[in-house]
Amino acid sequence: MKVDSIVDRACQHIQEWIVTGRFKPGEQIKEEIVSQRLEISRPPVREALKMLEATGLVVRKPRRGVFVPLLTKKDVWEIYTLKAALYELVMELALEVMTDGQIHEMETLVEKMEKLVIEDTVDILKYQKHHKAFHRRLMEIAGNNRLNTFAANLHNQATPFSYKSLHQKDHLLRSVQYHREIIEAVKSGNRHLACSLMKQHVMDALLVFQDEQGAVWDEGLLSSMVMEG
Amino acid sequence: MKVDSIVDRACQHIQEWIVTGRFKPGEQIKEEIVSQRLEISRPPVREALKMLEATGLVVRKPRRGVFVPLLTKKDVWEIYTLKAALYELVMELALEVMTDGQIHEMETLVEKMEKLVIEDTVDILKYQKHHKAFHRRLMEIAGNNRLNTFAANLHNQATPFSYKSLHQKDHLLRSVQYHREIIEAVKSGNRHLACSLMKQHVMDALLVFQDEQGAVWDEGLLSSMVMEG
DNA sequence: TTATTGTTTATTGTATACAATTTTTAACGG
DNA sequence: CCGTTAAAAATTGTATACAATAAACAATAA
Repeated sequence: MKVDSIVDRACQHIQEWIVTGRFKPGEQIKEEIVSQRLEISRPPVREALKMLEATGLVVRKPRRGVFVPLLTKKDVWEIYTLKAALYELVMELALEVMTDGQIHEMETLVEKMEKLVIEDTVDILKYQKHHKAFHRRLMEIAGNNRLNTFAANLHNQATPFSYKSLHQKDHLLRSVQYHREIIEAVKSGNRHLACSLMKQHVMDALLVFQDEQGAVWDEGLLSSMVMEG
Repeated sequence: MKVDSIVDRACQHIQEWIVTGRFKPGEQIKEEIVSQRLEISRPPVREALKMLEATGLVVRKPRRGVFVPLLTKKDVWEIYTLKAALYELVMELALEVMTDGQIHEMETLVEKMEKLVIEDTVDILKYQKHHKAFHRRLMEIAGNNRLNTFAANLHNQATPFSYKSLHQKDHLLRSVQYHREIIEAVKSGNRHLACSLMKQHVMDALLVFQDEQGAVWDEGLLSSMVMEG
């Protein structure tokens, strides 16, 4: 998304507010509020919301307004199933053009992740930084822009929900192990395994999510965020 | 896309005009023109175009207007690569929940396709009808709405270009053969083969497209539609 | 004759204003 | 005291109006 026009900037701001939780799932996003915050008029806000509506990051109830979606279990399943298939494709495409230098570059990222995780208190922000870099780099190598855009969309749709539950130590340990196994598979030329591991890595997040529903659910954290399908 | 508001109807109309070639690749879509044709004012047209922009069906040049994209070879590759992976996923998901009744239902569609193709002059519209029904039914069975929406997007993006080239007899013959092989693989429980065939079926369209570039290109039909990457 | 610059025109980008609908609240009746 | 209805407030949906920018064309000078 370009950063040029007022509409595009509004888009980015709203998107950030949703992903970071300033607008919470289920909450209404009133045009007036946004236009006041951004000190612009309503039309560009409307257009920005229309774009986000088209990508699925917000939903519109006719004559009611736009809302941050309340994802059902089925929604979460849809998102992660799709994301897994997409990331598998990224791996597949990347493997066809990857150079040894790029493989080494990515292993370095994995090593950074590993170093962070063995410490007592994991710096989640740093971990996330390297983790993101790993997948972004792979996307770049795969070289399919539409794939990249759509995967980012899906990621944003799920983020307000996975934000907390995905950053617990045991999940981080499994995450880093997946990336180690993936890079080993890549190095040994086992493409099929690498793709399969990548798919599992994404689906792992879904499992964590579903496992934690029972616990987090009752704590009232996600109870207002995820509804029964 | 719902058919409720003026914006949604504008969206559908513009989309149809692009897919059917009333707005040709490279052509500018002027807000004034659309609003006149639809007898509505400009704002809803703008919002509709913003939605189509978000889905990638039109591109916006800042301060210039919106245009039907001129796809490069790389664009076409991106679209079909993604579409193939998505359709493979559809097959995979559908196979997990498909009933014998549904399998029979789909084989009936394939038989209808077969009957049409053996005739001298193929009724392309009828063929397309059954072909669409086949894939739409599979999508329904797979049960992933986001997957469905996105696949439809990709289909629309490529349609203005594949419209002509994909409806030649030899391609139709290969198409119907693919569907026969797919349904046979499904019936025999060979899931992996079914998925693989589905993927190949989609990529086949890309091959046809690339093959025909040389020919159709010089006829000036697509010369203004597809640019060098 | 051609290139460059200035003016005009067309189109998008933004803001303001109004209409329609829905929700909420208050009042009235049971 | 609760339910129902009506009126008011708030919010979205649509239209009109104006500003800014870029493209096209014409005019002038080299």
